[in-house]
Amino acid sequence: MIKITFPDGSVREFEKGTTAYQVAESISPRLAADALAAEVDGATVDMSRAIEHDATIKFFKWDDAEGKHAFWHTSSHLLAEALESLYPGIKFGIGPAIDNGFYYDVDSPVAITEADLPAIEQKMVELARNKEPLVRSEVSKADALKTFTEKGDQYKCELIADLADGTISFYTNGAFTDLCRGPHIPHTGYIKAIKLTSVAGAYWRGNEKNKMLTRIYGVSFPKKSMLDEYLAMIEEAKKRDHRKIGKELELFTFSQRVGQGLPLWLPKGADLRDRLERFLRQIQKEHGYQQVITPHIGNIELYKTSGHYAKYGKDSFQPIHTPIEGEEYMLKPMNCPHHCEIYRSKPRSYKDLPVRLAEFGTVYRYEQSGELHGLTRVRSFTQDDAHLFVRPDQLLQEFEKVIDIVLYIFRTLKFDKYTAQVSLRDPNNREKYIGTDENWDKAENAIIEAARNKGLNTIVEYGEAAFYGPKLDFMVKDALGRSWQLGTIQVDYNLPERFDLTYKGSDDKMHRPIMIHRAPFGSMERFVAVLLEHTAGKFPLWLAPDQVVVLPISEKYNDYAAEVARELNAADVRTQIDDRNEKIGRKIRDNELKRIPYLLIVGEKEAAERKVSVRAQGEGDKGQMSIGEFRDYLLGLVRQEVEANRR
RNA sequence: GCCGAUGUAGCUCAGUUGGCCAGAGCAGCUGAUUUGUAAUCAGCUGGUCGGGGGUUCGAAUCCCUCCAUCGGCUCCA
Repeated sequence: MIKITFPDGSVREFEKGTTAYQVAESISPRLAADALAAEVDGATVDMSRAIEHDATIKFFKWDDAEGKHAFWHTSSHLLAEALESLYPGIKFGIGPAIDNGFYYDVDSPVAITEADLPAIEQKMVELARNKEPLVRSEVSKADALKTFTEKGDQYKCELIADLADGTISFYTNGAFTDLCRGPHIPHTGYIKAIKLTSVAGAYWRGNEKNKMLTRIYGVSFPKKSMLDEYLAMIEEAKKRDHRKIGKELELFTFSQRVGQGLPLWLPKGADLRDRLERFLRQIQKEHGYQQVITPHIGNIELYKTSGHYAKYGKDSFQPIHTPIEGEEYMLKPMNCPHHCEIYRSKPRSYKDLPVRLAEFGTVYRYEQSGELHGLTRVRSFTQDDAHLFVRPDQLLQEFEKVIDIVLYIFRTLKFDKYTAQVSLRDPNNREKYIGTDENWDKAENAIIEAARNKGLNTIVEYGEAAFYGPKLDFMVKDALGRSWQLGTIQVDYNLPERFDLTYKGSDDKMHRPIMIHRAPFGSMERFVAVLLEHTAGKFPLWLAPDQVVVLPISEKYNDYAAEVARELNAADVRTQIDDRNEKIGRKIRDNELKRIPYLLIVGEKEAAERKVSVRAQGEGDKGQMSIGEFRDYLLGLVRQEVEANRR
C-alpha cells in the first residue's frame, strides 16, 4: 500500500500502482473529471501514470496555469496524431503548450496552408471522440533513438541525442507515439473544442541557419462555449489594435513612397506625442537633467570608436559617402556617442557629477523588413534618451532615481501590469560582450541591488543584455498579449572607457565616470502604440489632443458656441467646435466615435443663460454648468490626473 | 531576411468557374432641412482593381516578378 497526502492535509492509503486518475476518481467523479494532471512529490505527472510510492499529491485544474498547460500539451499530441494520419511521411519537431494554446512544428512533404486547417481540426475532433488515453512508456536512450531512426524522424533523433543517458519517456495516444516528458490529461476525450489559429514558418531549434519548419498554432478547450468566448475576446482585442485606432483617430500614417517603417505623425498624433514629451521634460527638469540637441548623422569614426559599427554596422542604414572629402557618415542609430562627445567638450570635476544629458533623439535602424510592426517596430524612432555620467559612489542612487521616474510615468498612465526584467549577459557566450568581467559584475550587481532596493518584482533573463552593459527593462503587453519593451535603464562601464571620459577627483587624480543609459518611454513610437492599445484611444484628459467639442444645436447658435470655445481655449482647455449643418444626434455620435472626452451642447436655453450642457465620453448627459464652472471642473480633473501619482 | 496569407475609391468591403462601360455603404462636394443628447433627405464627384511583365479574342479574376501589409520565425544597440 502507498500513503497519499492530499492538499487539505488528509492522508489515505491506496494500492501500489494506482494511477493519479484513479486516486482522483475515488474521491469524487467530479474531481476526476476536473483534474487534468497532478503533481506528485513536486513533479508533475500525467493522470494515467502509476504512483509507486508514498506521495504528496496535488491536482491541477483548468483554472491553474499547469492545468491549462497539460490540456494544451495533450492537444498538441492530438494535433500530431491528426497530422500523421492526414500527411503520411510528415516529420515532427517540437510541440509545446504556450501561454494561449499550443503549436507543433512539422516538416511536411506537402505544403500545409491555412486552407488545410479546418480539415485537420475535423480530424482532431474525430480522434478526440475516441477518448484515447495518453499512455506512458519508458525506454532506454538507445531504444528511443532506434525507434525514431527507423521512423526517419531526424528531428526527434536530434532531441534524443541531446538528452542525458537513462530512461526516456514516450507517450502514445492512438496511433501516435511521441518523445515527451508529460504531464497530460487522462485522455483526449476532454478536448471538446479546437481551433487551429494559424500556420507560420519557424526555424528548427530557433536558429535561422537551420531548415524552416511549418508551425501550426492552435487553441483548445473543454467546452465549446469557452472557445466561443476566447474567439470573441480576440475579436475585441483586434479593435484595440493601435494601427486601427491610429488610423481612426488620425494620429499617424505610413507611406510606401516615404518608405517602409518610417512613420508619419499626423497633427493629432504629433500633438499627443508633444504632450508626452513635455510631461517627461518637466519631470527631468525637476531631476536635474539638461536638454541637449545633436545632429541626425555622425562620422563613421564615431561609431567605430563606440563599437556600434563593428556590432551593428550591417543592420544600419549604410554609410553616406561624401565624394569630395572622401568621408563617411552614418544616420545615427543611437544617441550615446554624441552625448559622450558633449561630456568631453570640457573638463569635468567630481563636483560636476552627475551630469545628466537628455535629448528626444531620433535614430534610424535598418530593421529586417519582416520585423516591422505598426509603431512598435519601425526604422526611424525617437528615443526619450538620456545619459547620466556618474561617480561610482553615485551609481546606485542615480539608478534608483531613474526607476522612480519610470514607475511614476507608468502609474500616471495606468500601466499597472508591467514586468521588470533584469537583462544580464549570456554566461555561455561571453565573447558577444565588450569589457572586463570585473566591470560587468559591478554593473550587474548594481542593477540587481537597485531593483531590490526599490522593491521591484523582477525576472532575470540571461543573454538579454546589451553588448556594452546589463539592463533593467520594463515590459508591457499589447492588446493581444504580445510583450514589448518600453522603459529601459542600462549601466555601462565601456563607452566611458572607449571615449576616454574622465573627471578630476577630490584627490586631484583623473577618474572614469560610469554611464547610465535610460529611456523611460523607450521610444515615443512604441510608447504611443502601447498607450493606444491600453486605452483603446480613450486618452486621459491631460493627453487628449481635443479635450472638448462644442456642439451647437443648430447654426443659429454657432456664435454662442464660438464664444464658449474662445473662452475655454483662453484658459488652455483644448476646445473645438462642430458647427456642421447636422442634427445634434449625429454630431454626438461622430464626436463620441472620435473619443472626445467632453461634449458641450449649446442651444437656445444655454445661450440665454450663458451655460453649457455637459456630456462626458461614454457617460452621457451630465447636466448644465456655467462656462466658468465647466472650465474649473475640467482643469481640476487635469491637474488631478497628472499630480495624483506624484511622490 | 525566412515561411505563409493578403492587396478593388480617403475608409470598410461586394465582385460566382476569365466575358456587358468595375459596384455598395461611409467619408467628400452641392442643394434642401435649422434640428435638443449615438447616423435627416436628395443629387454629384471619386478607382491605371498595389507596380511591371506575360497567357488569352477578352484579365480585378490565370502565370511570373517586384513592392507593401498581416500572422509567425529570426533579430532588436
